[in-house]
Amino acid sequence: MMRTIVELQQQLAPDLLEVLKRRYRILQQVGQTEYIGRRALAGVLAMTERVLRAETDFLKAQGLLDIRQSGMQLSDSGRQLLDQLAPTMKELAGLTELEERIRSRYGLRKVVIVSGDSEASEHVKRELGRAGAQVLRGYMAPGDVVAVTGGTTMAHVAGQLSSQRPLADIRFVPARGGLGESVDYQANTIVSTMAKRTGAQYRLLHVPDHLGEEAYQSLMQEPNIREIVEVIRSARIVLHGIGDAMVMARRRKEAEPAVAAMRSEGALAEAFGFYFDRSGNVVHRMPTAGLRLEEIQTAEVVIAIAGGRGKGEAIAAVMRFGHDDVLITDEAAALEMLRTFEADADEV
Amino acid sequence: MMRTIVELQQQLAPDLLEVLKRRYRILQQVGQTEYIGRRALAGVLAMTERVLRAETDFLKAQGLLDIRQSGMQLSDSGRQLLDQLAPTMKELAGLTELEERIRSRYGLRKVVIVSGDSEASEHVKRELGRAGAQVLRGYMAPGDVVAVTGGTTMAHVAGQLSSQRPLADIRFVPARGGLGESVDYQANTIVSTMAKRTGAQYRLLHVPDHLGEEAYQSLMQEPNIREIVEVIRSARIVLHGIGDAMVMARRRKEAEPAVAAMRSEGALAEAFGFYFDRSGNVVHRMPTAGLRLEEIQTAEVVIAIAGGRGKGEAIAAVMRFGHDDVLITDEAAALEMLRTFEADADEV
DNA sequence: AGTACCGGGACATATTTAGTCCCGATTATG
DNA sequence: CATAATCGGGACTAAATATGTCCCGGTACT
Repeated sequence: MMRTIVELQQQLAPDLLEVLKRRYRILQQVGQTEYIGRRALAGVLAMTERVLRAETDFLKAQGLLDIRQSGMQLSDSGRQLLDQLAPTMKELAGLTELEERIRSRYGLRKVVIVSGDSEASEHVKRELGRAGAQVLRGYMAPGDVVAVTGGTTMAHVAGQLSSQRPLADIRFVPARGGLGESVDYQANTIVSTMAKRTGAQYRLLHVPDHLGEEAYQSLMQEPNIREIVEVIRSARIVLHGIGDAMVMARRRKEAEPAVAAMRSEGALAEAFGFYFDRSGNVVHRMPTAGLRLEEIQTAEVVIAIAGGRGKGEAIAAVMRFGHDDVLITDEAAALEMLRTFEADADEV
Repeated sequence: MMRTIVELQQQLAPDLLEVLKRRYRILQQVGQTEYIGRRALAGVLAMTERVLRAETDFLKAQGLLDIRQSGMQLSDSGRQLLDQLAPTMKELAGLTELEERIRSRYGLRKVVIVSGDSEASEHVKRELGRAGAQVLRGYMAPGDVVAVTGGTTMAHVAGQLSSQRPLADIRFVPARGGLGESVDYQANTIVSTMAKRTGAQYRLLHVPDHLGEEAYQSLMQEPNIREIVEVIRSARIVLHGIGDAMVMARRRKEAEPAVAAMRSEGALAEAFGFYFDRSGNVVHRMPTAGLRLEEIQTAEVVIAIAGGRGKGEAIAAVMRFGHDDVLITDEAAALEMLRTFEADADEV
């Protein structure tokens, strides 16, 4: 498989691509306007004045921008560069467009798409994690409680999360108890990794995820359990993965009748312990000593992160549930989501 | 003319390419070694430990490098990336190789080559200026006197030179007096621009460059002239352009007999007021109230900067003169220099 | 057992970046 | 012709980041 130069560069210098993208956006925007001023431009591009200024100073030094007292404009070589750069940048801009389409169709606040297919490439999975970590960092504010689920994707987020200054007033908590999985991918483990990497606080929930009603009730009588559960339920930010319903059911060792019932009800996706059909209806739930639907609905920022072509449909299902604010996914899954959307539209 | 992606990127983000290059160099070096430690690697690559560490940490996070207690090694995907990147990087590495060839053949301390032909493209000219400014910054030390000649190339260097912190204890001086040229390209103008852009001191030499012996002698009796000339002659760093002999002679309005004499002597190149034949012998000089040959020979750092295919031969001639330490040029001129070198080798 | 080199921790300091406000000049507008 | 809005660029502080340097415990080879 031949990878494009952009993908190669994304591996060797992902943050540099962001710079490239930003400068390109500036050139593009300036190109669309006759004369535009720094502050006006900063407004359009949603940058602060100073950052934009650093870039325009640079672009001016490169001779790509003419800056005069009446505003700025592309120079001849700037316009020329913009044209020549277009095909290369389409790859990046293409994702931006894809992001916007997914965003508006599923009514989300924000969508971030990394290029590639995380099923096919370990590197894309890491990229997904990086993007997730970056988004999460952007939303965290002092005093926040961040509830996090498990999974390999989330483990990647944890691995890419960092902070120079310790965020001592942020608490990470698991959204749910433990699954019978490798310890590396359990919510508890991930929570502790995230907290360590950012210098934040964390609380763990040492309770099996899969509980009968009775056991659940009696556990909830325990004061120390209650306390941490209350913290969890106060989460302002929820960061969760999305799984395939049947795979998750098996992993959770759901009873066979329940699995059969779910299947017949069209269970397709799983997220934070709930099972969804393709329309985003909850078809199965389990008593949990963690986040309930209420908290998902009331949490201020619900961030979903999942990728891989095979997960496209599942992601679409959960997005239709309608309580997510932000989605971080990969190109393959995003394209699959669009296809799903269009197929459904045709049916109607 | 279709430009390659590397060239496009060089316009939009030249410094980012340096980062790319650096990371590639690291991968390459690590790939050539079985296991290598951080400090050893820093030595080989001439980087400080900390900078290298930042990069290796990054490359590790990208999964391109395996770091263990016994040292570091390329990971599988690192090796793969290195292979896939090779053709793209050849463009940059090609210049590095070219630099080394020029460097060793002309016995220089350092050679920097920017890609392209500054005769053909304004952008390459600017790049040349940027490279020159960068090199100069690298050599400047507190207390230095920097002597600078005129010319359009040098004007570009001045335009790209900058310093965040004022370099108040550095003095810029013109290497010679004024030529009858546009004021923008005169040494005096350039000196003042450089000083302003770096917060340095400067002294000007208000004396015509083209002087008869008598006038020269009487001017040198002037105490204030003498003083600045002494400063000029104490320069530790000399930054000069290189011109075509005949073009410069005409610009300097040399007397016709002198021009004819020079021509018959094979004058090919001009630099800091001296004319050189193709072997680097001085075939003509003029009394100057500026740098003399002695100072060129004793100055600690003599930096030549000139580009353009048509100047290749002239640059080669001045390099053979043998008192330059550093050459900054462009790809077109460098290739021409190599051709010149080989043609001469054949003759012998 | 000793030595040399390994990665990683730590930390003071230098440098860069970012946010913000001000200013005089210029242009559009009434 | 006057006035308001907008322009680029200067200035300055606070915050973030990069850098040089040394130390440490572990490991591998001698």
